[in-house]
Order: sequence, then C-alpha cells, then structure tokens
Amino acid sequence: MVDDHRQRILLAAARVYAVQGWRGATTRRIAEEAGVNEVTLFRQFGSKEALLDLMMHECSRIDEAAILPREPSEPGAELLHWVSAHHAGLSGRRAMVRQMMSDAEERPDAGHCAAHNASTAAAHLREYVVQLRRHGWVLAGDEITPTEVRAAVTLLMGAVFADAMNRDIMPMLYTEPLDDTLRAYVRIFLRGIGAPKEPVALRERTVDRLPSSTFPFSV
Amino acid sequence: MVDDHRQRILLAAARVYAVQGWRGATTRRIAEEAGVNEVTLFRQFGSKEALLDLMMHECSRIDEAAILPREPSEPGAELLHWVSAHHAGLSGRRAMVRQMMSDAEERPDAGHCAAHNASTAAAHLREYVVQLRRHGWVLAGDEITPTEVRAAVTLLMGAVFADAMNRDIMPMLYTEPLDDTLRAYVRIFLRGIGAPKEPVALRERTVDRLPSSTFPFSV
DNA sequence: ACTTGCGGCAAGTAATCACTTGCATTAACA
DNA sequence: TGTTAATGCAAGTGATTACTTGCCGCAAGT
Repeated sequence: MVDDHRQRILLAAARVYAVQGWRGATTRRIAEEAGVNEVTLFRQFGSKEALLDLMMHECSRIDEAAILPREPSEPGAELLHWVSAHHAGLSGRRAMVRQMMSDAEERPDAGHCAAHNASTAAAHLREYVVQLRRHGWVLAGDEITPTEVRAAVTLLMGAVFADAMNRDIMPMLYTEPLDDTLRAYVRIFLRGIGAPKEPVALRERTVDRLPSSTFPFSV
Repeated sequence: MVDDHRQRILLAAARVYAVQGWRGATTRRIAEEAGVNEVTLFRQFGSKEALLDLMMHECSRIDEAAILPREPSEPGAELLHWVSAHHAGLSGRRAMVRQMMSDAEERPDAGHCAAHNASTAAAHLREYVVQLRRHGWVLAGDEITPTEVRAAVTLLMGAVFADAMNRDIMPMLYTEPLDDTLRAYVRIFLRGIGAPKEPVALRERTVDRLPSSTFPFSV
C-alpha cells in the first residue's frame, strides 16, 4: 500500500516533469496527477527536489534496450533490430530526455541521467564492433583508422538520438519513413567501418591474426 | 538610444533564457541582467511572453552557417569546413537550443525556432549533394538508393547536432577530439553516398547522362 | 481494546511571480 | 524655453510557489 502510493507519485512526477520541466512540475500538479493529497507528497519524499531527484534516477535505471548478440551472425539485421529498439526507447522518453538536457545547465544530475542510457548503449555497440572484427566481418588493413571506427559509433548513436529527439519537430529534415531511415543508417554505418554487405568469406581464426590488443576498444 | 535599450534587453533575455528556460527567465532576472528597470521591460515589450517570443524569433533569424560552394572542387575539405562551422554555430547556441526543444512541448513556436537553422542547413547540404552528383563526384548506378542518400544527409546532420548538444554532458560517448570526429563524420558520409576519397576521373558531361529529374532532390 | 502509522483535509506561512500605478528625472526637439 | 517621450523608483496588485501545522479518520497489529 505504501509503495503503491510512492510508485503512483513517482510515475505522476515523471509524467508532469516530461511535459512541464522542473520548474513547471509543481507539487500541486504532481499530487493532482497522482490523485493524492499534496501533503502526502512531502510526507513521503520530504521535498520536491528529493522527489524529482529520485524520479530521475529511477527513470535512468530502466534499460529496455535490446541486446546485441555476442556472436554476430547477420550484422545488418542484428544492428537494425538493435537500433530500432534503441530508437523506440529514446522516442518513448523523448519529452523527458529533452527536459533533462535543458535542466542539465542548472542541475548536472539531470544531465547524468539523460546521458546514462546513451552511454551504456554506446558501450554495447562498441563491444559489438569488436566482435564483428574478431569474427572477420570487418575488412582489416583498410584505410579506415581506429579513430574513424570510434567516430562511426558516435555517428550512428548521435544520428539515432537526433532522429528520436527531432523527428516530430523537424518535418523538413525527416521526410522519409522511420524504418527506411534506420535501415539506411545501419547500412551506411557498416560501410563506414569497412564491413561489406555480404558475409565475408569466413577466414579461419582471423582472431589470431588480429589480436584484440591492437584494437583500441577496451570496453 | 531606444533601440539600444531594446537590444540590450533582448540580449539579456537570450542569456537568461538559455540558462534558466522559459519559466526561469523571470522579468526581474532579465531586467537585472540588462541593467534596466523591470518596468522598462513591460513598457517596451508589453509582456514577458511578447519579449521572449520576439527574442526567440530574432535568434532563429541568425544564419551564420558557412556556405557550401555551388561548384564542388574538393568535397572532403569543403564539407569538413561547412560541418565545422555548423557544429560551432550549434555549439555556441547549445544551451538555448536545449531550452527551446524542451519548451517545444508547451510552446510549439519554440520548437519551430530550434528547427529553423537545422532545416535550412539540411537544405544546403542536400543541394550540395545534388551538385556533387551533377559534377560526377558520385559513383552512379551503385547499390545506393536515393532514399539512402537522403538518409545520409539526415544521418550527418543528426550526428553533428547530437555532437554539439551532448559532447559536454556525455564524455563516455565523445572521447575523441572534436576535429578528428568531424573529419571522420565527413569521410563516412562521403563513403555512404558513394563518393570516393580521390577525385573521380572527370567524365565529360555526366550531367547529360544523369538528368537531375531522376534525382529526388528538388531543393 | 488499544496503539501505531498513514493519509486526507483545511488553513496558513513567507517568498516569488507577472504586471500596474503614480511620480520624479532626464534628455531631445521645438 | 516649453513640450514630449522614455526611463527610474517605490509601492502594491492578486496569483502561485514550496512547505508546514494541526486535526481527524481508518485500517492493521498486538
């Protein structure tokens, strides 16, 4: 019963905050949205700041992102699935992420919460690229530098982030359907890191010839 | 003198708004920042809403973006220069853009202002790609579809946008220096639309064999 | 039956919000 | 020199802010 109330208030706070931001998320509005008395809010959480801080941390704990397989078998399809899931997650939290990023100027903690998901997702993608390389999906010895591979990761992550954040308010930029766009993102990304569309002829033990230490991805 | 006051107030409003957002940009703080009596603000602009609306429209009028040449001669360098300028512009307005995007939920006009620069920049880039193709810099007849080229534009724009917005609060994602990253963005973009690094052998009048009508970029 | 604790309700706190009014000052222009 | 328009200053408007206090009802545990 107790936790039920706390949860309801936290969810209400998240909804109000996503639309109205920190200053607009008044204790009155949150209480009204939760269907509780305003005083209950203070008795449960102490202050507005404590409540919103907790809410933001709870929100950033959610990791609903799809998982990239450890052993790549179909990079294009796997990446598309993962990117779609990541985009969907970001898109669903769009309003809240926007508020957090604007609050980052005054409340660094909000920025941290907004960055958390993106950071872990980027780490997953980096690890996946390492595996791609390990399993011979990436043409080694290219003119593609390790820095460029790292940049390709932030390029893809950034493009998906911007797409999720801006597609609704920039119709001039995002004219093509979401599906086609994400598919193209993935294709360009794979081309960018030197992975051909067709499966590379499986060279046996490419791993031995490309020790992971030469690759600058530790995590 | 009069315009001097108005300008000072508008600039002060922009500074305060960029940090504190709409609700945080109180008339008191703006007047104090401008070194003007609070009443002057109301006598000049009528209301807080009128002042901030005007300020946002003035801000979105500024088009400091570098210009992409009509006749591409060195795509890599030209694009890098343009992307750097675009990133610098966005980066300088970072705080304000973030506030506008969070206000977009309640004040659609703020969203429009935030979208304006990105939209015109994207139009420029699209036009440049058309010119690239016209002058034979792009390998035609590839497996690269027009939709993919369009997506490449939004990919690059989105990545630069995200980089400018998030680099300061996501150190885990943006570990490489800005210059190297932008350079890599451009290289991957060019590879993504099928433009090789080295200048293509100038085929005479490729234009005739590739009428622009087959290319879906009208603007 | 009695305690304990949680929640609703009504009221009130000082601070801040956007905005207004009246009056004195100042500087330009006639 | 007189007029006019813009500004500063002091004060005050009602609304809203976060937060507190005191009292009462209710349900569960002992």
